[in-house]
Amino acid sequence: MSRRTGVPVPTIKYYLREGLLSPGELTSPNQARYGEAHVRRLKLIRALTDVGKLSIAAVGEVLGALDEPEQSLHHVLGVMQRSVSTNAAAGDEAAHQEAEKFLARRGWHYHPDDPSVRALVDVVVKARELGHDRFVEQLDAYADACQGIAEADLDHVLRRTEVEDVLEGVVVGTMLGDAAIAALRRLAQQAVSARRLGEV
Amino acid sequence: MSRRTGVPVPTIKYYLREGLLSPGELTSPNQARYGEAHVRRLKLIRALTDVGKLSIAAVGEVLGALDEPEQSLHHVLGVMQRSVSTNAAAGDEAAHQEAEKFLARRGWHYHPDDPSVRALVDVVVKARELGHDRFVEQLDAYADACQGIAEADLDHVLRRTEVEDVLEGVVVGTMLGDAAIAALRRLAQQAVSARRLGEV
DNA sequence: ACTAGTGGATAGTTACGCTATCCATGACTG
DNA sequence: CAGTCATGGATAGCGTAACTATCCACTAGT
Repeated sequence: MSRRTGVPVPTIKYYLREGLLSPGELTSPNQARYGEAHVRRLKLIRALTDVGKLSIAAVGEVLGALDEPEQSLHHVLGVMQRSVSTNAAAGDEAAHQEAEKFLARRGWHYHPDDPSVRALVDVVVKARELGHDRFVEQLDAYADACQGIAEADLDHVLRRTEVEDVLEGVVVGTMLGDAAIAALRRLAQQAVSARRLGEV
Repeated sequence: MSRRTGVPVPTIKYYLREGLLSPGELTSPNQARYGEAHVRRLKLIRALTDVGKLSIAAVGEVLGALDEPEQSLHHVLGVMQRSVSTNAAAGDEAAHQEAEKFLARRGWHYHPDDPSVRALVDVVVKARELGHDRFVEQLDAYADACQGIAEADLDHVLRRTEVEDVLEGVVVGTMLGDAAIAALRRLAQQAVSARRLGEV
């Protein structure tokens, strides 16, 4: 398995210890068999840590959600959100309300404890702290763009038919999507600024 | 300064040692004066580490770019991109070409060593490794959305008039923007899935 | 038969981001 | 103006996270 994925053997052992990988079936006391599923899972772990920068513990939670019997899209998404976001500062009531007003205006239903809502509020708070009050004016444009992204995401997810695939697709799509969007944003910035300013 | 920002004194000393903060002007051998600029800088450091998850070393590079005399937007952006992205795996020639073909089709000029290009290629490589080949079909939708985001970003940046503000605005906008977009994406996903599937 | 490799357990390592302690000195408090 | 407290500066220490190394008994392949 190490040879097939490039992950060092001691690292695989470590993941086994941490419960990220289930032990293979023992054919004898010191010999186990690992199949395609294990290899796939191992690659997923590396993707989550490398691209998504999730901690080992966070990866464990996400994988745990994937393996739970009551496989609900909602549940897996929730765990993902919690894993990705850093639970952050309270404070700045004004920014808080500003963020909620924004969500209400959009008509996006929200639960104040939703990790994504909290993440958004944190960003607004930080922006104000930094004296970049006008940053929030960007949010409408960002939200418009994210609407389009979300439509594409849903299209993508719903194309899959098997439940397991859907859930893994959500996890992979969330992580890789965030990374891809960040990269594309910078490339688009370069393209737009080149067009507008004639810069290189 | 510690009292005004909530950052513990030893931490501030640590940042001073690491060169993230310039020493205040000494009024006497053991008494220094720190002004508004220092406080602002300190808040920026915390924002970059907390929201942007940059390492202390990466923050140092970004701040260094901000402070350089030849203040070019391009330069600061480049440093930001390098700081944000993890320099990652080579390999998978097919994915590499697929990503470049994508960029060419978009008409976005690119330099293969651009960190953002490399980040994008990495994502495509990872997607293929994970067996999610259809993930790349999403990229067009993402790129469309990012076009809109980039237009808004440029509008925002160009509204500022003073050079220093522009550069700090770019840094802040990049970090906070990425975080905001990720959060909005999840909220949009919830809204879209609620509309389409009637889920909660 | 024998070398290389395995599962399992335990201990050690490295990097990072702080924290703690010490010192001599200066600033505010009564 | 004595006494407490905080400061700049330097050095050393701590806690966590993610591995990595070593050991052991054993076994698969040659």
